[in-house]
Amino acid sequence: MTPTDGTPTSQSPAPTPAPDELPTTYRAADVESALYARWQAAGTDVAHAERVTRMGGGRDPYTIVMPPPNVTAILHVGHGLNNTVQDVLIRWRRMAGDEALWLPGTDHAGIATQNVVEKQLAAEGSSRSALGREAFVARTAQFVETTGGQILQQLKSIGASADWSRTAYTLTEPMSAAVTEAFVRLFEDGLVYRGHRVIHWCPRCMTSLSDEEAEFNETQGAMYHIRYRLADDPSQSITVATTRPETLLGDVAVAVNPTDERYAAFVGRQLTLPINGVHIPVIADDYTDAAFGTGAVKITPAHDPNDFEVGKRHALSAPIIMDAEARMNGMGDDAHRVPPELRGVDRFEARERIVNMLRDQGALVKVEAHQHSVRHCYRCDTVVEPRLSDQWFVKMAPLAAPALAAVRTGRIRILPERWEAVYINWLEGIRDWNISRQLWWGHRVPVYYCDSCGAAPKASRTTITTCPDCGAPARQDEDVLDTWFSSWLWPMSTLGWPNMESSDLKAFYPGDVLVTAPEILFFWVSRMIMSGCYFMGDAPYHTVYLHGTVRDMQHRKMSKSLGNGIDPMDVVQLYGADALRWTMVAGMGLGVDVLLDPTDLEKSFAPGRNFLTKLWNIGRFLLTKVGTEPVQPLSAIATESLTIADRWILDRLDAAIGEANSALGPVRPGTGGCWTEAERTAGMRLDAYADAGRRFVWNELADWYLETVKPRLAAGGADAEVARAVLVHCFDGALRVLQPVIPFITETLWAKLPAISDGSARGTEFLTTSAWPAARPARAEGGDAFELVRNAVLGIRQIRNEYKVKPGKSVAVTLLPSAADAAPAPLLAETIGALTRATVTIRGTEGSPAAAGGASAQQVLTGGTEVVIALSELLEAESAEDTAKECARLRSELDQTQKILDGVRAKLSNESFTSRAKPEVVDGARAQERDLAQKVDALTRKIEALCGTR
RNA sequence: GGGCGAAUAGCUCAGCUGGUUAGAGCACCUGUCUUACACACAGGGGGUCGGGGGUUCGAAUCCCUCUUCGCCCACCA
Repeated sequence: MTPTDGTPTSQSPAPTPAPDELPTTYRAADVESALYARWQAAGTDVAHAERVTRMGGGRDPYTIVMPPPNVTAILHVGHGLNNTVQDVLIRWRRMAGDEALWLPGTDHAGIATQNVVEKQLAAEGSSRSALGREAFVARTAQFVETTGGQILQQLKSIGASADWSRTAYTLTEPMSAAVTEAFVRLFEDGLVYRGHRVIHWCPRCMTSLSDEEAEFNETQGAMYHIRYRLADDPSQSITVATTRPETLLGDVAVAVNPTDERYAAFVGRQLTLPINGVHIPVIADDYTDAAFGTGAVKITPAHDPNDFEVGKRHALSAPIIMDAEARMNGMGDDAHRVPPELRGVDRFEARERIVNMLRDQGALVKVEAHQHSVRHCYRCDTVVEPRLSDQWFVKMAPLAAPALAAVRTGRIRILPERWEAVYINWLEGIRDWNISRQLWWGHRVPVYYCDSCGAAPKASRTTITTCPDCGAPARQDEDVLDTWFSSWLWPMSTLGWPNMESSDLKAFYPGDVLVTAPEILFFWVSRMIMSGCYFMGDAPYHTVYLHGTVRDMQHRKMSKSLGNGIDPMDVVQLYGADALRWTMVAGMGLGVDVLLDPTDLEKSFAPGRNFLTKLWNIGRFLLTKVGTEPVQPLSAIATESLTIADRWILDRLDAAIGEANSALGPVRPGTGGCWTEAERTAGMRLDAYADAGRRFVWNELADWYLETVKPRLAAGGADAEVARAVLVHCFDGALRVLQPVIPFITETLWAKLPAISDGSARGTEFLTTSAWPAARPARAEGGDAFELVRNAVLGIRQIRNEYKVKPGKSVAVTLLPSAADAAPAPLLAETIGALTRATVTIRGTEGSPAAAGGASAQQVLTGGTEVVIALSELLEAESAEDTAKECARLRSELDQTQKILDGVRAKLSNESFTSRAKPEVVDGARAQERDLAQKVDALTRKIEALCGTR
């Protein structure tokens, strides 16, 4: 954690605020945990299956299953981002009237957890083998029991509104039953099989890995060229090239391309392996690329997947020359292949020694630098060793087909869209999935063997202790299943599958959105889709939302080892959960990385903290000015009594609601259950949604409406009542829109809003369970006139600033509106004046600039309205210098304006443009021409007045 | 080696099917403690939209090409 100097929010001891008195800055710590507890007590986050339409209820279901974090994990910002996105969606839909279920849980994380416990044991001078299987599993379960699930508590402190009553864990009884059911069913369907082949083996974790778990790393290695001499004529030889010379002890052949004339004479003859002297044949196989390396490949079937295939084609043996810990060791009949001095030597040590031995024997032709990809264990980063063994595999092609179709037909969309291509590409070339692991922590493979009668292995839903064929004791498979084999069932198993009568399953499957990071698209996302299609006959969700990664300022992924992480709990403590949530959501484009500076939390989370303080102060102002007396419902206020400002802000609120809705987008695909092309990429712009709320509350409500309403409230009377009603309505709407991102502060402020006088109240006790706002059915016309006020105020401020008029000084302003219908002039003038410390006179269009009298500063606003202020008002003592400067400025402005005008006129006189461009574009250009012409005119007159004609 | 994506203000990014003077946040500069907020308010500067070519009346937007980054996949020993 980075100390930040003087952060009042967290460091000053909170003085207990008098009741009804709000401190000037929002103190998250004062409200968040207590409020969360109140939500929990009220059960605001619990979903009810019977309320869902699929169960005869009245609400659409909206389901998100949480990507289960590792049970022993500690919350990091990545989790924070992931869960905040889900929480925003869930809270939005909950307010919108859906039966929203966010299903949380944790994953037993086979390898990861086992590694942690093994490390503990090592520190105690023990090991898993010393402990034995049963004790080790008990110990690990104990470890999970005491330290696990912490992360779920942490999620609560960032405001996650998951349904904790349904919290799941992959190693519980029901989840295990689901795993067994899935395995057995696939087994019965012929989609699970036992395979004897070369797989990725982690010699540190002592288990096999799937293709996805063995990650590529570009590594600078070496290519060793080694000479193998002919057995019957040592003067002749073939040179092979390899990156792993130690494997030569297991070579059974050298392969050359059948068309390679260089080696044609060698095919069929025997070579002598250096070091162990074993004789191996030269074979011809298409696998060898004559153009690569030396054009001759050593074949080591037991230690290379390709070589294994070549070996099978040529009926060659597959001697194993390394043990499970990747030490050199020959097995059984092949023991002689590893010379005594190399036995038990680690593979990398052996590599060096063998290279030296080859050099001594003159068999090492050359060593060249070679950059290549080496696979590493995704859990411990150890270099993976290809190893021949028996493993359980899932046949993937039949599962992949419906999963491909789901995306192709639009049943599922993946956002950002570009990942769809990646998904399709992977599924099209999918390979079988190795699901067995030589670990102890996980779901045991539900397959049983009989050693006495030799019956075929049986997969069983229930434990088999005696062989059904001969009655001898049966033996269960020692291996456990890949962690991801339980994860891929998660969207179903957490809802009660395989019990098809489970009300949760019926009500909430299929779900809606999966929110996760692109890294686990293959590990998890696509497999869930496959299992959903296979076991449930339908995909588990319609939208896959892949968010970016949280990175530091050098764009490095935050990681423990780099020490560049941010602890979300620190942020919560300093600025509150809302600030954390806001900063992440507002700073996050679709699929775009979030950049945060771990060395400066103050700077990183300023956007969130600043916005919260602003919102808090808007609330303070509003609540103190409006008071606690009930306000009239908006519906009770006659349209005529609404001022232009009222009409305008009500329009703006409706617009903000509309923008939030379209940013969040279509909730689910329309009829037919498939996304249309237009819908497919729409919505899920959480940053745009947050921005719509921020803009309304800050740039419209606070910056403009609040300022205009001050005098009205002070004046009291009927108009003040109108203002109060509008104010409360708008703030209420803003809080509703913002609740999903910043639930704590909005709930706190909302609770303090005055009641509605007709007793209609606001529906619920909590904002979080209140209704998502809707635009008014009918708007009151005339709010647009407020744009004149805004433009005039901006114009006056600009002029005042240019002339450096002291903020306290008031000036006389003449306004010449372009449109004759310019609404109630006196009221507008008063409003403008109040906002700019000016005495404003509004003249009709007949008023001429000359009428403003003498030399003046003028500004033409959008729409053609002119703001005129006499120079005598602006210049304390008008100096020749000032005048000259102003003249120069005006002339250059005139030039520029004229240039733009010429351009627009040229465009307008071009028939191709007027006939082909869209009508509204042409109209826009015409309006622009009018405005520009007026501006040129005004500038010309101004220059005449101030600088004299030239 | 294959595939995909990106290049717009100092930084992070918006700019929809080509059409007003290319926007936002942060950063920067100037002024202001204006009785909700200095975690604020007001004003301002800053971009030949990666280079080159093409299509078009018109290109940040479409096409080609080059350059530079990033991501995913891949059994080249």
